[in-house]
Amino acid sequence: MVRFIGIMKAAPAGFFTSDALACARALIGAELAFGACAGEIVETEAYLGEGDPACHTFVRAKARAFVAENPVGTAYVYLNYGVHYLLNFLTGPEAVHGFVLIRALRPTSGLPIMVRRRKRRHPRELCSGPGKLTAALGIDGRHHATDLLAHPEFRLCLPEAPAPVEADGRIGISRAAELPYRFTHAERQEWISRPVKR
DNA sequence: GATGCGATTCAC
DNA sequence: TGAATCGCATCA
Repeated sequence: MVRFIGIMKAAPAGFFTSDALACARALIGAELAFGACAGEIVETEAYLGEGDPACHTFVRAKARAFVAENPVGTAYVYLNYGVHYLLNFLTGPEAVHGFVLIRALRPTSGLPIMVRRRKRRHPRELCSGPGKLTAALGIDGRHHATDLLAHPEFRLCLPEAPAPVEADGRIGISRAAELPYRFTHAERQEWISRPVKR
């Protein structure tokens, strides 16, 4: 089953050289595909490598090493709570790097596969959270520090026109949670992980 | 070496 | 409301 999203174009080389906030916003409404599974990105978060206490680079030496050793666009896949893999992309020109966390998709293709991987039947339970969507797509630690954009099974297409976006605070963090660095698709609120706080 | 916690999800 | 479960930072 493939649902029409709109006119899409492959993300241009260098897309992730923009800063994390611009990338996170621009990815709303984009199509992300991995293997036979795909979805429309409806929720992202930005983490800034400078001045953002919630960014991994703020406390984790390994994250700083990752930034120093990998080119922009590299996948940063993080295992959190020892349970769930979270998918990020390294962004920004050198020195103003950051990360974009992919937090939710509206599934568009490969739903039977997602249902099997997730052990959930309802479409809204498949990709409505950062740990859920990696499980649904089959992304895990094997993809950490790899160039997913060059992966033959991976595809990222941007909408011809920007999607309507709402910004509010990031989810599940204790530091700098009030910064409006979460972005959601204004017309796809039923597919996101948690309601927008007004 | 021990301890504590985290960008979560699910069952109880 | 709490368990699952692991990497990493922090402190002894």
